[in-house]
Amino acid sequence: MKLKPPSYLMLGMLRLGARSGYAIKKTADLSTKYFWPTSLAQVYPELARLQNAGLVSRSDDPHGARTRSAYKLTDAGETALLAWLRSPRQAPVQVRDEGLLRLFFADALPPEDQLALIRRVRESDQAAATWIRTEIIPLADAARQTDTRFPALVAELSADIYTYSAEWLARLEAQLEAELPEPDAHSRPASSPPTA
Amino acid sequence: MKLKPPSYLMLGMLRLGARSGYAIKKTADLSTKYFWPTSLAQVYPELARLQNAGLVSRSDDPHGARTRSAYKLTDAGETALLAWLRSPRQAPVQVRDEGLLRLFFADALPPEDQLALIRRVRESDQAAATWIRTEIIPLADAARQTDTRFPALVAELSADIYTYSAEWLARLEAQLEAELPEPDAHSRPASSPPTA
DNA sequence: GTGTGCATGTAAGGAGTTACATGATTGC
DNA sequence: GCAATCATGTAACTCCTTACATGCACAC
Repeated sequence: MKLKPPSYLMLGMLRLGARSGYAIKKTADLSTKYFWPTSLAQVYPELARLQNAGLVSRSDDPHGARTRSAYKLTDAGETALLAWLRSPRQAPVQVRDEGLLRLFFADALPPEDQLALIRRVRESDQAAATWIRTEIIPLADAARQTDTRFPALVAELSADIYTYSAEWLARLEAQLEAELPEPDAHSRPASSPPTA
Repeated sequence: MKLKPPSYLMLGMLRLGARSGYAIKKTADLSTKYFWPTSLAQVYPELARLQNAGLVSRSDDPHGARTRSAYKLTDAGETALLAWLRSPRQAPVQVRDEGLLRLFFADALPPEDQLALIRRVRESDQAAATWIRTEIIPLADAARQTDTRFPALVAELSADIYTYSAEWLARLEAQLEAELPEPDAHSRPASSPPTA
């Protein structure tokens, strides 16, 4: 059986303590989502495949009358995970960012609209950084007590990258604003402080 | 007809001067690939769809005995492109990065292997930055003479982000190296300078 | 008692890639 | 002459998402 990154995501999440498919998805949405998104419709069939390959074992773990399965790594699963972590092969990084795509074509816009677009992209970068810092990093930091620091490190790297990008765009914004002719009384009130 | 980001990629590339489907793909591989990858098998059907919707016009443009089509934006196509550039709606950014995924689970590895992994991720970030600076930015800079500066700006932003990420990882590497116990005579010759 | 969250799955469809198929042109 | 590039397209497939279907547990 051929294992792909989503397979290792399952294995890795189980190793970090997730037990059910639902828990894997929930944890992924609060951690790996920013560099490897996952949907529930991927999780369940993938766990079945891994069980079939002997990399995870499944046992009943009912919660009251509600059925639930508890998965855990087998020795073979742990071995496969470690082998992947050590493997140098890498699928090429893939990014799909509609904001950057718009920015790429922004020459078609008049200067004010260019500025508005840059501002929107910058704001969404800032929002992503803030979200990671408030929602994800606190959770990841809690795990640091158990010899598990890389989730927090990766989250910090991601947040710092978004912040860096936002700052870069803020500088660009300032440069383009400086190129604009003085705004007239119609588009901005004359009472605005000229240095604001 | 519903237009998605790939549709606007086509429209935008035509506006920047690409004429054939092949040229769009070639240009995209030297520019938008890093934030919106495209394959030829997407380009041709999409151009047909856009022609059908009246957003691009197609004309024969044979090169010797070899058939070739020249596409250009119609007025409706230009309008659609501008409307999209101004539109605030944004598909969520999507990233799939196997290196970061590995890093996320790196706690499972012994310290030396953690360092090796960080080093690999850092090196691939550096390679991406270098590639953009040597292969993409010079081309984009050439276009700056024709009132087309955003392609170069976006390429610079991308390269700077990769460089920032590589530097961040280099600092992490240094920190983890400082935690390692002194390497013994087996793993490093005793004649190595102790401060190296 | 009701809404939110927990929990597991399937079906259908969309988006995008690889591989295939074909052939002309150009630079070495 | 031969390889790389230009050029257009299709078919099959993979991967992933959305929507559907179902039902229990818990907190308010």
